[in-house]
Amino acid sequence: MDGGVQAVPEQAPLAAQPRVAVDAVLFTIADGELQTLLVKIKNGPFRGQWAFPGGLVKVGETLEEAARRELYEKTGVRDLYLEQLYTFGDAHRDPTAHTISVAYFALVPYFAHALQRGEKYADVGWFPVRSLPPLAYDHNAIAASALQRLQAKLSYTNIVYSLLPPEFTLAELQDIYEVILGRTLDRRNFRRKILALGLLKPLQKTRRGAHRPAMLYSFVRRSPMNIEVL
Amino acid sequence: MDGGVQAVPEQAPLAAQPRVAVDAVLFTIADGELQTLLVKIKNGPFRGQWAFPGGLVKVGETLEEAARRELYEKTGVRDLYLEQLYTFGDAHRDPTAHTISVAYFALVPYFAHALQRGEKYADVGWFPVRSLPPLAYDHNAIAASALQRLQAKLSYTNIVYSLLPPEFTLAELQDIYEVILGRTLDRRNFRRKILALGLLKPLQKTRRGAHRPAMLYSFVRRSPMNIEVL
DNA sequence: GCAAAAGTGTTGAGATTACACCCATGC
DNA sequence: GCATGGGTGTAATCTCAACACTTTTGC
Repeated sequence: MDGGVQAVPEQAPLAAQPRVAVDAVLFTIADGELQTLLVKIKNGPFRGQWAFPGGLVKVGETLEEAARRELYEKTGVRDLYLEQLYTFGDAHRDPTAHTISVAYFALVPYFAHALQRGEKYADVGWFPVRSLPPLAYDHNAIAASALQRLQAKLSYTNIVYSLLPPEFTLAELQDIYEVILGRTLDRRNFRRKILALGLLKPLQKTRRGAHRPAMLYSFVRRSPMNIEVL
Repeated sequence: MDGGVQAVPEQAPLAAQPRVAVDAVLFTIADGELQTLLVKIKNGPFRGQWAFPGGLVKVGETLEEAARRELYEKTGVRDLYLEQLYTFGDAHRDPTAHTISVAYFALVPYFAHALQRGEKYADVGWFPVRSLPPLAYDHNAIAASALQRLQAKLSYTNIVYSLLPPEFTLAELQDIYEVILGRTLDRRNFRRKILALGLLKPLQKTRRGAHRPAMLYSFVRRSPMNIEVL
């Protein structure tokens, strides 16, 4: 059951309950690296340290709404892939007060997001996820967990679409896999495999660069589905 | 960040924060079926309905501790497999007050658990998971999610060990897979595959029954690990 | 014409599936 | 001696990994 009604018919003092926050790990690919959005904390014991954006959940608000709200405030982006990651509930993770944190992980294509510091934080920025600074709270653990989830989901879902613009080349797609998984993939095997899945449709266009133009592709569906990709 | 310190320097009234509960879905195999532990609610809007055991999280208590506590009170079992499932945070899932629920899923071997109703609930019992009654809160959704997770984890981890007594036959092991996955498996292929993993050690004993005695096995390690099983 | 990225097939190894008969025991 | 579940091997198919050369463009 829910702890609700019959557990505490007349409630214990509310201060005896932990608080609920959401924190969001937003990933993007930029400069050939997997990067993540961090904010710099203004006050309190973690003042000056970097952390994932987050905040307390309001009554009447869905957890996912809270996470979207936080990310929207920082990035101005509403359309991003968002999924619940894990709930961190260690009693001492926040020295100020017992605060459990429902962590989300999110993906956006990188296109010059106008990051907004807002009033709440001292700074905002993208950081390469393989070399994060020491973060506030247990956020380094959250980062590790998010990266692990991302790697796993890349292999058995189609969520890469949310890291890519509407049109892209197979080389760009492969680069994303390589950057996130941290290993190189055979180009021929990759193309054969990914095309066989029928997730992509070739466009009648090419991307012209310094060399031979590459065929552009788009996703047939831009909605999450489970499918064995690698 | 965590919503904590700088988000709400002087806090909004605490009542403006959702409450935090844990709910635990405990699975076992009994009578050749996958069963789950339910409690009958005594008071409040869901009075008389069945639900998963759970309760509010106390300050200073880990989420996992809270879940273990709830299950221990009902079953008297401390040694069970426990893993966080998902956090359900819909604002209206508990009509009394906004309560987010961190759901856990747990596994025990079935050996005549002396179930304890306790004071908090009107009743406790095992129910076949494929034919649950309508549950309180959003617990039918939690059940579906737990079953899905269990099926997935059975395929890529060794956690079946937590549904089995120390010694068992390969047929008993296979039965568990078949009951949970809901499909039959080829006996020869199953044995070959599972033995090749090296997770089991054959004992120099047999189980005598009505027919040809079966070799008994035990797990080499009874701790969770990721490994492709099926 | 040359540098650079795009595009393309084949082969071998290993894994997965499908399938049928003999064995040991209790009654 | 028969009914019941325990135990075993092989062949066909599929999947996955490894690997090198030709094409098209910009300069």
